[in-house]
Amino acid sequence: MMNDMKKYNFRVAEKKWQERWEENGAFQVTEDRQKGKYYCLVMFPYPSGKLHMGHVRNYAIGDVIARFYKMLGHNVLNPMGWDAFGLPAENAAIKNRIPPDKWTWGNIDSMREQLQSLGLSYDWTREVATCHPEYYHWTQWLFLHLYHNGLAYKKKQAVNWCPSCSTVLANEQVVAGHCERCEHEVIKKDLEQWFFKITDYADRLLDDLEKLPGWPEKVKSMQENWIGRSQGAEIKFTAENGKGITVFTTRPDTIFGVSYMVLAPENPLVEELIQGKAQANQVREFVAKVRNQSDIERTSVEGEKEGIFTGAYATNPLSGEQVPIWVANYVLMEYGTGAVMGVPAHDQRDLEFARQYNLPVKVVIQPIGDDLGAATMTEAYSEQGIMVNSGMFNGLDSEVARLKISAYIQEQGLGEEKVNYRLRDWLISRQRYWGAPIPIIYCDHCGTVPVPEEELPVLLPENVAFEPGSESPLHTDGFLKTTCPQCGGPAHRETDTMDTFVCSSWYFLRFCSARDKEQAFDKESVQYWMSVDQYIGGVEHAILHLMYSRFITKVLHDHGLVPVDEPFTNLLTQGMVLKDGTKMSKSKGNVVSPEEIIGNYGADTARLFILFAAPPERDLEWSDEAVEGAYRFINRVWRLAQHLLPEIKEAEVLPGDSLALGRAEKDLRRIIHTTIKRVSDDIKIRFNFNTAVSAIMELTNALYHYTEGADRKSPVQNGVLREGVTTLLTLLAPFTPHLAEELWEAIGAEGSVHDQKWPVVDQDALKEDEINIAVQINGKVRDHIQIPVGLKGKELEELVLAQPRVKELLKGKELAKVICVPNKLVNLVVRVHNPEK
RNA sequence: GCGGGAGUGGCGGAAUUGGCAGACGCGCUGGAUUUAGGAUCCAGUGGGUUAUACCAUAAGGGUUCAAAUCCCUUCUCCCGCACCA
Repeated sequence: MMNDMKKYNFRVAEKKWQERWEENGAFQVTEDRQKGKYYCLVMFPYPSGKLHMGHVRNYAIGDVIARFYKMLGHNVLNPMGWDAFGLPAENAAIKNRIPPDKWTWGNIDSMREQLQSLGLSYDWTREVATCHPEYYHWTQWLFLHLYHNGLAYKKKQAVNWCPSCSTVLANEQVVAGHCERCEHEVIKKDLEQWFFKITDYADRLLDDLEKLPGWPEKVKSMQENWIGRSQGAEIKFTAENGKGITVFTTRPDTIFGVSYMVLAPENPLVEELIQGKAQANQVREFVAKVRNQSDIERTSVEGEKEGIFTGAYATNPLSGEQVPIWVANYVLMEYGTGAVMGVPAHDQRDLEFARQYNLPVKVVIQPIGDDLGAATMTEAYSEQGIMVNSGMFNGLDSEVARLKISAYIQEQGLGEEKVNYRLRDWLISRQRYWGAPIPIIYCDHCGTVPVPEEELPVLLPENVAFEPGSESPLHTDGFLKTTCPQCGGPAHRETDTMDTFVCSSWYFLRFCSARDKEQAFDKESVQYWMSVDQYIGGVEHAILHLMYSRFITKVLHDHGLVPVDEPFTNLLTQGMVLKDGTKMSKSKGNVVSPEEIIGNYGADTARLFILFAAPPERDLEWSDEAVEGAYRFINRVWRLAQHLLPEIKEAEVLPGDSLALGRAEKDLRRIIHTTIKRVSDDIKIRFNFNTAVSAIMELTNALYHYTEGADRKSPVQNGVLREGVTTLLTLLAPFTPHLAEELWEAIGAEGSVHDQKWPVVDQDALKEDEINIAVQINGKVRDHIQIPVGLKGKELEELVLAQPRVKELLKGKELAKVICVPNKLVNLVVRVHNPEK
């Protein structure tokens, strides 16, 4: 019947509609206050020059959401830009002798073209690139804003240095001791660097996670983990030379169990304590050895704790006991105070250390109904219990004792309650060229001077020379030498640039007024568009980008510049695209190129496959066969529409309730409207695009079945068919925009399918007179019967019991109970009739 | 170790509030059409049986008229953090 038709020419159609949408400015938006806004944002890409399947998935998901909300009548902002600074451009410059800016802009052009070939509904008039002076001007402004508010500072400390990238890295960019970008081992270097004071916001970044019910639990718990808040107390011990040694502990209730103290090897107190001690030189050797170890060596080997006795002792401020002071590799200088009290009975690490070096173990908390043996225990007891060996606190519950001891310490001036965080300040300077220059000037006379706002942007010099292994080209006189804005004397510029994560921590604000030349963002526009209603991206940014963006948003909010204090209301983290069970990568040779797929099957097929193959949060296994399946479906829809053209072109959709519809028409209308409901809910409530697509496929199948057999030519029948086809096309529009638009035109419908209102469910059409329910006996399905909808209680029970098959099965059995679930099933609970013996 | 998530046909995956397990698609089988192949359309497809029965949601136990779904025990896999005191 439909085998003599030509195929859908996706190449012609996709090109035609992409051009037409662009000509019409179909996706440009303004702040239309008459309409409700919807800000849909997909994490902007680094312009590597080549789109990969992960991008396709990312942007296809975003596009469905954007198009869907537009059809629902929202004013949708769906912008795109480029996270365009970064090291690859410099590496390419060295390798190919192309300046970083030229290389980057070339990549942007080719990637934009690839994105456009996917038919994405972006408002390209708002495109931004972080490497454009009109963008980094405002990144520099942001830096100054933080600087003037005391949130940007320069400090010398041991920082992460990647020898391969020749730059420092933030803690967040070091993964298990290796560079996040190039995987080279990271070493520690003492350097003076710029930091953003994100730790000031630690509590709010943590607490406000509760305000984000639209974020995945996983991401929230990762951030919680990363911030690592721990409540405890700082307690001052006194060394024999009179010096105080302050420790941080979360368990002040165990203080009577301290049997030794440990200092971090980097702790400056070590040198003071070993003065004149016999073991001084051995301790120095040990410290030198540990300091030479990389972080990985020092932390990776589990259980291998090493330490050395300093020869000095300290006094426990509560018990008055003298305990030995050790130095050990398991104590970190960067956390807490760089000193720890050793309580082996109640801390696993301390117990391991104590056993290794034969240090005493003293139990001060007994579990209820148990008796710990200090000499024999191999597992520290870190739970709560009853206080023992703890002087005036004996007999108390340890939780009560924790509070009492904290209060006591505070009263006596021995210490104070304290909260510590794992989170460190954000190190933002990079010793690289291709980034936003930090707008700071150093004057011999005036010191550190910020570049005045009116002198921004501090431009990157162009046409710079790149040599392998050389230092940043910003060290040349042309850039370096300047005059002091305060005294006019000779001065030099800061040569470090900013971490690219600074650029991406505010781009969602720039999109609100992307072409603004006067300011970073227009307050009114931000007021209208923010926050982002739906943010979409990979889970690899769970901590880095997402936490930095939250931080910057909170800072700007506090200063009255942004109305919201959280940037992203809802977050969707999409899974990876896999092939043969692993991530696609060049080295594994399992890369499928989007260009090739789009070339062979079209953008609609690529989009449909990727949305149908798995729910968005889960990893997706690439399948060439399933791509064929998506392609087949698209042609199946096209053939259906072509076949029905003569009937439906002139047909009119009649109002549903006024029709004298036949059985088949009623059934079809019910399917049409349940499909609308299913697709709407799947997109809106659950983001399950895979089940949305499957519902659309079922509707397509139903339309095929309806057209089968006898000719249907009456106006009523054609009206229902037209309703079916137009509904199918509008539901398809967010998923396969070109196909939907092409067929929309073909059936002679008005305007663009993308300007249509999302179809509304006709509740009457959903109604059924009769329904098929299951009859169970003892929970097993034994029969199906057709009953009038809504039948329940006694009537239903009688009807079921009258069924011949049911009668048969109940013979010789006693009916104990009947469970009726209206419109679902009836369960007959029976006992085998067993006469008394 | 701590935290998060997952385990369902040959495969990707459905099952929304405890109510007919396996929607939809891939693959496979059969039929129609075709000189033939491909494409297309229709039908079938968890295991088992001639057909019932029966067995099936990682494994085992429990609650319930009824469990993939709730509770307990165990196993496996993925992701994040990991000597943070």
